Amino acid sequence: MTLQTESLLDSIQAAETLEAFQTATEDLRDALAVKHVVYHWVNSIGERFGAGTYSSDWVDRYLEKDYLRLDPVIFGCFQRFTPVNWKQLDWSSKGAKAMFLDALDYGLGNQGYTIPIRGPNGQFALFTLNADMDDDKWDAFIDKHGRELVLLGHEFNRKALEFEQGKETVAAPTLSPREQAAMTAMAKGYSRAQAAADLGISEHTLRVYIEAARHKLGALNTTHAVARALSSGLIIV
Amino acid sequence: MTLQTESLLDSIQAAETLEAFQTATEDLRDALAVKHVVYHWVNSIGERFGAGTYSSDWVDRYLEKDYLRLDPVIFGCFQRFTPVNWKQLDWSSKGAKAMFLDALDYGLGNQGYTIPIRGPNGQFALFTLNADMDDDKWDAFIDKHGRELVLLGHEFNRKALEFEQGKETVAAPTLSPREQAAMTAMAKGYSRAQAAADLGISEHTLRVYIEAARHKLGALNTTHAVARALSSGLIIV
DNA sequence: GCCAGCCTCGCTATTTTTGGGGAGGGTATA
DNA sequence: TATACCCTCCCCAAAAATAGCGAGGCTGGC
Repeated sequence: MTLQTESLLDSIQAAETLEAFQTATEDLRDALAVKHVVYHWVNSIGERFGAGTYSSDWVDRYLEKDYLRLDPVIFGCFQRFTPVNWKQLDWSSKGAKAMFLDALDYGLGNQGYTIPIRGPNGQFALFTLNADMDDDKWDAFIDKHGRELVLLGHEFNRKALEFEQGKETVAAPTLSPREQAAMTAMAKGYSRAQAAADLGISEHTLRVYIEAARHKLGALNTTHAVARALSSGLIIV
Repeated sequence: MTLQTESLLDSIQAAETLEAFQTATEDLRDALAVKHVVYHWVNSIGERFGAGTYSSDWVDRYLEKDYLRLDPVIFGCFQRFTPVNWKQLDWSSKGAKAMFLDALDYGLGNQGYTIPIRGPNGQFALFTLNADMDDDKWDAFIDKHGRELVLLGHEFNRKALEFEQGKETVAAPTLSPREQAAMTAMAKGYSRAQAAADLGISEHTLRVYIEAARHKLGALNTTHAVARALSSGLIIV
């Protein structure tokens, strides 16, 4: 790891504001001499958070044309665990080709490398480098920096999660052991009768736990409670 | 990054057999002069895969006593994105304390550092270092190697996924858009009537989606289906 | 053209879950 | 020694989910 990478990691870690976060992507772009560096995160509700050096024109264009749905990069990253080199993806579909040409028009380079990053609760983020060079140079570049990029991507993600969590500060409730067990049994698909038998208690007692958990979790029904318990990491199936 | 780390990464990457994978954990243990190095993976269906230097006695003990359910390390990693230093966890519960002492009896060191790793389809893996040293030394150790450990953990995970995919893993079912929407609505705690109204369809139609998703997911009831969809990463709430 | 898969809607009846109301004993913490 | 929280059990009535039987139209691939 070069000293440069170390100091970039430190500067990301030290970022206290979104501006500093944004600056870090720009610094990284300059340090690596690439065209673009982008960190980007989307959840199911459509909330997004991101920073990077793409022009706002391109971002708008991307959203307007709903490229998210046909972008081979997104698709590839969803399926893989490992980083994706754009040129190894399948760009054969008509929509994908059009998108690629469009991207070049909007100032993107022809080469790209995107690292998928996953976090708790199904969080999914992308860390992308984009540059303009021929294949050989690009391969050498990736070969040289690939591992450090993984670290940088994770550091961006860690910081992004920090910003997001700072917004909400929802105190996660705690479940008593029996409540946990009850929720776990529900998550396993047991009926109340089965679950009660499994725990060696009466069905009525089991119900009390489920209701307690429901209330603690602020859930509307059992399914909701299980969903919340799961995505808060309170239970593991 | 030290040359040593580079060569370890390369040796993991080069591993062709489970034996080589196992050897890599042992090499890493020796290189870092720690007591244990463990890579461990569990998916939503409960399939397991792991390699490491824990004694089989301890692994058996862990499973037998169902420590998975009360291990603060597991709990901490599920909730966090970042690595966890064992000593910063909450070991105050009786069960956790007993487990910790038990672990020492079985040859584990008093310090630990575990990196959570997440992949596609809700895959969740842990990469753990365990050692016997005082707090100051351990902190210095983590400070020095933390970032490289993230890389090593990911490399182990990449390799593990390779092995798993080689043996034809259980194909994760795919949900149609409407089925996804129905599952998401259920996970949000909507009643069928509410969910149907939300999707602008009849309650009966909604039911068809829910049942289809249940069958695809091999679930016993709606709660079970939602739990599976969530932990497979098919839906995000 | 056919088949598979998706999307949409209807009916009836049974089983299960939920929402209220209770009660008593235990343990731990303040 | 209170107070809080956890564990356990019970009844009743209403709401919701499940199981089974149907139907037709649409798309996209072989």
